[in-house]
Amino acid sequence: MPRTEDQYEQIRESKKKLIMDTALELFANQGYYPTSISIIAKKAGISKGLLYNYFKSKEDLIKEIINQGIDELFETFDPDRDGVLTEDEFDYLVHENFRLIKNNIQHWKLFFAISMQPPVFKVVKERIGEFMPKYINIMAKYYNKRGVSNPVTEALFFGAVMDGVSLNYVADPDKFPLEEITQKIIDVFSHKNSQKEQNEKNK
Amino acid sequence: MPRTEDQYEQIRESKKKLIMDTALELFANQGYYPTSISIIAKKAGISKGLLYNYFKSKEDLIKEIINQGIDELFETFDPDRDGVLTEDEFDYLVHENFRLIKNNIQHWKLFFAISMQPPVFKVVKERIGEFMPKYINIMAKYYNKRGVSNPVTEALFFGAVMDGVSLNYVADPDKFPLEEITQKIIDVFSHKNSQKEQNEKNK
Amino acid sequence: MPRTEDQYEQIRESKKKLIMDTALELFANQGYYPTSISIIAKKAGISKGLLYNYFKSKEDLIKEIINQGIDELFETFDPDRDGVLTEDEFDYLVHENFRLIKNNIQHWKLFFAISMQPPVFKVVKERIGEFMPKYINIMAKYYNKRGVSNPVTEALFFGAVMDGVSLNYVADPDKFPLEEITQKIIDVFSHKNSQKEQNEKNK
Amino acid sequence: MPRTEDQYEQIRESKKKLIMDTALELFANQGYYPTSISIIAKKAGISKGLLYNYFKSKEDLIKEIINQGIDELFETFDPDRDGVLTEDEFDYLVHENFRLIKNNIQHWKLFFAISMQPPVFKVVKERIGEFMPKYINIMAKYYNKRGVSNPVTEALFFGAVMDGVSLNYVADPDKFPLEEITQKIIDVFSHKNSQKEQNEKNK
DNA sequence: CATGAATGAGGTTTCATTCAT
DNA sequence: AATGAATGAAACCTCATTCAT
Repeated sequence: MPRTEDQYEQIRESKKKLIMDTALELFANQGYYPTSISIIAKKAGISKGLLYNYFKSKEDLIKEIINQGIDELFETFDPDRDGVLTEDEFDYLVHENFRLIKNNIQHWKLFFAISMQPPVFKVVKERIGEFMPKYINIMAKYYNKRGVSNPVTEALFFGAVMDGVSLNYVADPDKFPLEEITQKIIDVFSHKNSQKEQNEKNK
Repeated sequence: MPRTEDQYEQIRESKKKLIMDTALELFANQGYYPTSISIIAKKAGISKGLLYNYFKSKEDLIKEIINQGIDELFETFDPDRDGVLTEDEFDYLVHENFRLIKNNIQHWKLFFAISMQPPVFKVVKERIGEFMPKYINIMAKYYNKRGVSNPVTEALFFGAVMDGVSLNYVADPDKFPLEEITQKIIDVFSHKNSQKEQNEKNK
Repeated sequence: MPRTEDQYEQIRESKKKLIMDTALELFANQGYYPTSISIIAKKAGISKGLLYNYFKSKEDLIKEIINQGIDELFETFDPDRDGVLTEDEFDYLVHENFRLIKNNIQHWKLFFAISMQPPVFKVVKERIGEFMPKYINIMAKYYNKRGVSNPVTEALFFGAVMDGVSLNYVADPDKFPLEEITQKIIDVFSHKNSQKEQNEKNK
Repeated sequence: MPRTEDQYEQIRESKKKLIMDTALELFANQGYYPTSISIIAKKAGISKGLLYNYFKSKEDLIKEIINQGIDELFETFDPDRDGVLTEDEFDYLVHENFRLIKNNIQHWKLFFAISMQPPVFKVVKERIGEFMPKYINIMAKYYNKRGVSNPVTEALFFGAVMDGVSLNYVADPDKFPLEEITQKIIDVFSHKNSQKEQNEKNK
């Protein structure tokens, strides 16, 4: 008697996760190209052939890993999905972003290490391309409300700063003062005072 | 009539540059691993054998390219080498940094793409390790003078922001408003007003 | 209520036919080697494992398919199995051979496409080897009776012509004038006149 | 000092021939798919890598071999290229065709074995498509002159017979009486008598 | 200094077949 | 009878590097 469909599904699910986790760790430590399918299979305790039962190519494997990471990252943004960012949500966004990275430094270190390599970068760029319009729309609205000149530019600036800080933290977590810099980012980029002035003018 | 030794040296030098420039362009566009020595040699119009006359391995070639880039970058900092950064020099530093990247986008694309990769990472980390103490010293002194609390943190923040902005610009040069953001960086990180207040208090 | 053994047998039989028909179509369109067991199973709507329940290997599968085709073809020859070929039977043989092909061009096109590939050819050659003595015996007797010199050679010639015409028809059925050429074959190879002369001499 | 271009050209020429000859022999005996690049390289006494220096894929290799064979075959037809086939030239054509096949049985074994197979079929069909109009034109003219009814049909018939005989000879060269059948073909298809009758009627 | 034919180790991928369920 | 996950051998192919010339 064959297994039930549910059993097969479960096997596939867990084995796929095993392969992706193993590959992520190796890709991050050694890089994408220097990590061979053989090594991944060996470390995951499976045969090379089986890996191709789950991913149709090495590139497909890295793409799935990357997309998974990007999905997680994007979810921190606009958590209640109402298209409007409040000041509290801005604070949350910044803190949550770094909390995510801090809680799984190894994961993000690895993620940063590979996301700029050619076969991966293409995927990353595509996904970011999808995400950007929504991001810019919400952020620009936020800055516009607070009287910031060039709100789109400010949104892009803020995004770049988040990238740079994440990158530096991940590159050397022990020496980088993430908490203090988180606060500095909020001071500089939340524009809370601007909003107050704006409100008072409206009275 | 045989060439003088000087002429030979000159030929060697220019051929080496040709190889490095060709390789840089290919590495930047296709990545390090996907670019073969064959392709580099063909594009440079020389034989594979000759390339090995100038670089002892593919890894050696990329290391020289990376080091060249790092040298250039570090030179923008503290140009008169007096250990003190003036506000004009701060402005120059920011502008010059981005001018450099803008003038040679490919180099920096490559740099970002591979700087976290195993064969290159060691070199990059070493070079940055050399540079950091001097950088932190000068920047902290600069912020200290202008009454910034946590001047070291501010220096690290500034560094991270420069990284993030450079990265975002290089990733999509056409859509990233580098000029405006350069100005925003100077507004936020030069702390010119603080200095004025400082000076007046000193009177 | 359990099925009777007969019903089981019937199910087995029809499933086997399903597999063979599916495989034949795929083998013919894509070739033997490029067609994987996986694809055959998927197209037949069964599992790979089940296929091995019916055929002990891929080679076994193709051999059964080929043998089936050969059986059908050989049956056109000497239909009343009396070991003697009359002129009417000769006509029937030629017409029936082409009718068979014409009625199922796809099938024969596919069949021709694979029968010359090494793993298949071995089987074909074997079967033809079995068939040839009987064929030669009957044909040679036929030509001998009609006073043809070298009756064995004539039999081989006739066989080769049937092959060539079948092949050409199947390769491009729309442009090949099968009816007219069938008539030409009978004109050339039935040696009816010879027989008449022979008969008249016998009087 | 490097070799001269001529020397390189010569090396390439002879090595390419070596590879093609070796591959042809193996392909013909074992089939295309069952013959591995490794085996070809080993038999040719070179490395696998070098083979890919001359042919960009296994498919490229077989295509070049096939095209070479087709070129050779087509050259036997209408040797003086005056567009008219004399009876002597007809005799020559038949004899030369079989002489060619006899002298290089392996090539033709391979040719028949794979010409209907996916990777090769497209090439073969294209090449035959180029050749057919010219062939039909000349042959039909030949038969027309000799008063054969349906000269185009006769031309196609003759072509099919040549195919069938070639195929049967190649399939089992030891047992197939090629010489005698060659004579029979000429007897049946040259229509020499018809011409005579034709000429006499013209008087 | 300069060439490119040649190597060989190692990469990715495929697939017939097995087997626990 | 039926499933499809799992295997492993072997296929095709790439490419940094060497070396005779």
